[in-house]
Amino acid sequence: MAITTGAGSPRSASVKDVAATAGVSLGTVSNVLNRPDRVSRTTRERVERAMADLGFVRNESARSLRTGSTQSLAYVMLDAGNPFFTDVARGIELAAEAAGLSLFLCNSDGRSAREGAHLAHLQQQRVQGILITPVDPDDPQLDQLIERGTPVVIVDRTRAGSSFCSVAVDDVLGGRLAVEHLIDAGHKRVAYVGGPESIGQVRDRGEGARQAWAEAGLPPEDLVVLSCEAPTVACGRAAGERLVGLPARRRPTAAFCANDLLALGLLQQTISSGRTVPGDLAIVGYDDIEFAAAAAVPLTSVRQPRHDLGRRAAELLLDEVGDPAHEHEQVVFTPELVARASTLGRPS
Amino acid sequence: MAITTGAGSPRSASVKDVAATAGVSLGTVSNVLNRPDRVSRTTRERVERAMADLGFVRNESARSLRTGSTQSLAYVMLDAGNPFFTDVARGIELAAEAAGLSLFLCNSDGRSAREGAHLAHLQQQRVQGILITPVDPDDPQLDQLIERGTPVVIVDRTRAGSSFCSVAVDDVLGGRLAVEHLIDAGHKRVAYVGGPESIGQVRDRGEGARQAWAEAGLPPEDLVVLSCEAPTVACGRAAGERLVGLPARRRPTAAFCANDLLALGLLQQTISSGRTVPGDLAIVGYDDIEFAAAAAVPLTSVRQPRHDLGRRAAELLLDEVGDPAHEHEQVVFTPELVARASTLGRPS
DNA sequence: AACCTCCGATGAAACGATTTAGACACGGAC
DNA sequence: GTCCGTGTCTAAATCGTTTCATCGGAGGTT
Repeated sequence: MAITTGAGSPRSASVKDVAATAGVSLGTVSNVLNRPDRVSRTTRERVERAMADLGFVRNESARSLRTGSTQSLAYVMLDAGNPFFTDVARGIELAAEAAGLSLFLCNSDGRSAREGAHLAHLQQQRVQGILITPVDPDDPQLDQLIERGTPVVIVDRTRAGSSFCSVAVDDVLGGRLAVEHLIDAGHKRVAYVGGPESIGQVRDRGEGARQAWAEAGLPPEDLVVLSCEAPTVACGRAAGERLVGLPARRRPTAAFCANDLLALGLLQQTISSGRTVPGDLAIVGYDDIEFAAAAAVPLTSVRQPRHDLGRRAAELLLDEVGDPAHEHEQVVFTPELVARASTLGRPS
Repeated sequence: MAITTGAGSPRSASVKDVAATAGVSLGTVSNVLNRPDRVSRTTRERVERAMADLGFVRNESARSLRTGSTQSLAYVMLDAGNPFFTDVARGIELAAEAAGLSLFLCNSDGRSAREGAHLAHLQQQRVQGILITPVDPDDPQLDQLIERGTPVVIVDRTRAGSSFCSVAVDDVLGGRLAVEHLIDAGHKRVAYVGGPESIGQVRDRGEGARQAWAEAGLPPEDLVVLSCEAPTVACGRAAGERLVGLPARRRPTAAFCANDLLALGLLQQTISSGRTVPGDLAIVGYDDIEFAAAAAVPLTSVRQPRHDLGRRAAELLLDEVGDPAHEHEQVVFTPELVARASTLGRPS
């Protein structure tokens, strides 16, 4: 039952109310909350009874004002609609839960302005630390957070200087793996379907593709680059249409997409326009999200250790928060190609 | 630049530090922050200069302790890995952003314990209000939140009593639409692939399916119910294997799945085992997530207005927060069947 | 009986912002 | 010269919790 002040609206009970009801002092109530072993059993039970009767809910603002720190972490995601990032978030969540901290998820949706607003708000909230897959890892706002005392770990990107911890996957290698796989399968003309060059992941994967292509001694003009405005399913479909529009002798026989969303869009457009995969077009995606394996033509994709990525990032953050002798670390995981029917099968 | 205390570590600057640096009083700094028009231009600029020099970051804990309210909402999601819920979240986000509030996303992952921990923490944080897709809408913890003054809006579920606002979609109707569509196409034996009965959405959609089946005068035993332990892609695949295991004369010619994750799993299993969709098995999903249309055999699905669901829920919450004369409202949206190739096409 | 020790409980002082009542200076009007 | 209003700024109280120095009493030791 909530306390009512005069004829007014219910106001939540404070430690003071609890103390008065239980007939003890403020400090004792606080001890029951924070160091129960220092309070005798009878007093403790009396206080706990009072808390239950009054419906006492600890005020986290007051607590963190006094102690100077909160019990929460935050992960600022690049795109909450992409299952890859929600999987990373789940890895982070597990680590945070194990450490007894709660995790707030924020979605920047690829927009700098939203990202900035989230960061400012999190900083004001005094979260213990921030994990972020940034729109731009060189954004000075990130340095500013560090300077002002909020630890930051960069997820799925790296950064030249080393004033941050970061956890990433070798995207250049991932790009190479994908294209080498296609070259091995005998393809002589391949498309790279990327998003905007402003996205680091897209740049690196494309770079890896070019390296593999060059090392195989194939002519650069036979690696056709298609840029989309965003790495989404809809853009993948659009890319498929552009591919069909090419003259047959210039048309690639395989495509490597910068992520699985693009690949799934391309796959759908290809099949619904009457062509076959991989017969008319082999397709490699990136991220190996659950829907990749579940597609009707299961998608060959470059797998990243999504959970480990998140878990490791959270561990680094927790270490930075807890250990004064913390040293920044740049973890790079190795991606792995998962070959499935979209490049392997020989359709009837 | 952060203030350094003696030889110690940097501590973030407070209004007091800003006041001292600018040579004004505490109250003036606060006025610059909250009522800039009450401060003369020269003083204001001096204070702003000091804030920038010191790297002042307002302490939200102190602010909300004093004012008694925060600037945030929260949405507790049932499954962050299901694109349906991230789409709902996006709708909420837009409304929150428009109201100048920030939104925290929490993931209960279908587990009551996690949900409870999140709710307790949010209550302690004194968020303005909570949107939730609950594991169990009758959980007494939800009533307790209301009693203690935190407004709650239930999303994608309804509840018998009306002490809450809620925004839902008519799941019984959705189930009917799906099964009527299959009956119209001439199917005489249909499977309902649901998750555990503990999930309300699963129950309601199944109920709608049964109603439509009964009204068509078809024998109840020809509506085969398959229960999965969770509504996921993996379970959809497993359901597909169970379907194949049935004797041919009892095997359904169509399946209605409680959500698109199940449907995509079932679709994949069906095709990879050499059968065709919809030739050997027609499939209807539910939610119409983006991957449904993007599947290689585009999925017929029951569409819910995901964005509107989120947006409307947020609006109800904001009204409840802002308007003392607020009346609880139970909004029910109408679902819509989107017919695609998985039930329509006639494969070669 | 005097002394020491511990255990439990107390009360006051923070934490950093907001808010409110009032101080002060400066003109202008009578 | 007094009075008033206006525009700025100040000082102090306050939000709910934690923490720390302190205090009283029970029990044991000499």
